[in-house]
Amino acid sequence: MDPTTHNLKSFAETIGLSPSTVSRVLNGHGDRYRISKKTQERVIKAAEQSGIVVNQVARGLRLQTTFTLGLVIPDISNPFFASLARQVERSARERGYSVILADSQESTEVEVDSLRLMQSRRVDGLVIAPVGQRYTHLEALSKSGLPMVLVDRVFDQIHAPSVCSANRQGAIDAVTELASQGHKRIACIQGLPESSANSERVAGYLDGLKQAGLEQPSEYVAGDDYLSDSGKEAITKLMSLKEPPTAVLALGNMLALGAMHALREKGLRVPNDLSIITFDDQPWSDLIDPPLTTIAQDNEELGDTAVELLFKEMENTAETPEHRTLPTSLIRRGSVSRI
Amino acid sequence: MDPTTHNLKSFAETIGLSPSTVSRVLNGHGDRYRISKKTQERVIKAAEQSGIVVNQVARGLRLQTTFTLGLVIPDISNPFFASLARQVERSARERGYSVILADSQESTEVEVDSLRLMQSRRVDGLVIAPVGQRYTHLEALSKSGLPMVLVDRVFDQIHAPSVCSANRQGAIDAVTELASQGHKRIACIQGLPESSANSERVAGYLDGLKQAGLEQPSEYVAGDDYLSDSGKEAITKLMSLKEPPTAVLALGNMLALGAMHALREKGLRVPNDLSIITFDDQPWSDLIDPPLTTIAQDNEELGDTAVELLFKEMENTAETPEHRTLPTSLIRRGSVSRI
DNA sequence: TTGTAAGCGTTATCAC
DNA sequence: GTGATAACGCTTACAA
Repeated sequence: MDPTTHNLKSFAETIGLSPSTVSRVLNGHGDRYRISKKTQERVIKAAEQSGIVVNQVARGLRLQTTFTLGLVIPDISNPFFASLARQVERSARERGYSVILADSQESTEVEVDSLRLMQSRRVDGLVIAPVGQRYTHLEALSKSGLPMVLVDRVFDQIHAPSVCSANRQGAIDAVTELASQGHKRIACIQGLPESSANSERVAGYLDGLKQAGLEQPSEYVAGDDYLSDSGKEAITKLMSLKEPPTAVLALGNMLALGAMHALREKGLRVPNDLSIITFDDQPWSDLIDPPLTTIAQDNEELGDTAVELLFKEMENTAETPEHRTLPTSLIRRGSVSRI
Repeated sequence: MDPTTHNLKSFAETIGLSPSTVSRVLNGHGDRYRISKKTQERVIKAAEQSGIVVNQVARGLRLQTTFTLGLVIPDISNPFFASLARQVERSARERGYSVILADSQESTEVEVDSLRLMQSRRVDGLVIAPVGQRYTHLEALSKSGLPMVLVDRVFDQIHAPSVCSANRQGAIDAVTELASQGHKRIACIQGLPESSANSERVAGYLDGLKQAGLEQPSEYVAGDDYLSDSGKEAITKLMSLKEPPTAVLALGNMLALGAMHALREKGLRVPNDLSIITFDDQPWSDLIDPPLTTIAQDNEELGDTAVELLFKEMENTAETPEHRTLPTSLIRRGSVSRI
């Protein structure tokens, strides 16, 4: 516990060896340098007893490698990003890496700041779920040679690997499901119009309608962001149309919740008066009333894949960036009725 | 963008100054060292143009201070810890600190590992929400002199500052509310029996009953952990008693959700057939059916306070540790009926 | 007002 | 098989 013992040099002294030898053993290079088994054992045992904790910042300086990943996300209190973070931390840890967390608070300015910070901390790689409105800073960053991977909100313009869900196909599946239950008037409550995930979903919604041979009045797309209030407003607007929809696709779970809340206030029931399918499955999705039919993203796989692609990038900078798309799945529960 | 420009020395060379001068200016020590205004401006401007990012790991080694905090929590995908993390990151950032995140996955072993990791990374301080079953490692850690603060799950045995909610009083408030609505048979669905937060809440539940002059059969406390399945099982057990409760206090929101789900399957309605109050308010608490009456913790304040206490500890190691308790608040919504 | 040089704790290279 | 030494990039006491 004596802090002076907490460095290689003094520890090596107390056991009568040179720092080099101790370093080699502790890093598993004992055999490569042909250190005797006896010495190796002695070092290992003494290290455990003394509780020495080698200084990773000195190590990082010397090795020019910090074994640290940067994680930049718009809002850690959003369950989607929280489970992403959990998975990223977990797979990073499995590979011996730590993660520095930055919450950009849905602000591009903070994002820019955070990225600069990550650079100054000399992270070995970066997992970024961009705010999604500007991307020139990301372009510059990718050119700087620091390995990075984009998650969820993706920009084609950026030369970096990326992972996201099959947002377009997911929306198609939702609309198809609704149509197969006899719905003809299907509306859509969207999230942040600028973000790539949202645009893909809206595109899929339109595709789905077309495939089902349905028409879509332009007022059938409502909403401006991912917050529940936006869902309330949108549904209110939709239900007051002369031809109100019989089904709605919500592009985020808070939107669905907000919509359901507003419907209840009007005395309308889900799914009897209106059917709902929403993007993003949550632990509480099947616990509420009615249990929600959802388009689930594979959050865990998203995090895993991000780290996997990042490590590929870190090992081998030459390759052309890989863009991976993860399938979504339709989970049928109780919020859709047959018409 | 040339990486060789990305260090003080070479940058200083290109602008024809010594590293020392540049360092002093960049760290705001320009005036103290009486560097001419002209030189200072020149350095600042050139730094911005070149996009130089000073190496914080070298800086950390030299200064023996990394401007980094460690955050260790049991499960980042739990919304309670997620908002804690968000707030910790935010206040740390405001003070110029970064945070390294570790998710202990509700495992004491992983927690021990993570703490060792944090030490090796030479964090300046530690915010820990312990798993809560063992604490000897925390005791040792606090003796090592590394500043730390405990959040949510607290141990009296540990000589470190701490913050948590007034769990006991919160439970009393809940029971009092229920009793004031005429309920006499009030049960409790608990979480992890070992953890301090849970014990406090159970104690408060008993206090509340006593204050209301109510008796409590021992079968009225059910449940083993914070997961929704546990809530289902517990409510099933409770409702099959010869004298089933008319109201229930759930000690976590997943427990309440699980319970409500099971009730619905049995054809029982909340709050008509059973009233529910639950700990932890969530964004969706007032959006579901019925809107949940909750005992809310002030998650943001919890995070802020943790960082505040940690910085106090970092500045002034001598002081006796401060234990702070944050008030909870009862949010009345629709899950409690008058009897 | 600015520069020089030592040292923070490691590890790779070279020497023995 | 093991040890001495230089270097990673920065800051600060001391020198000029």
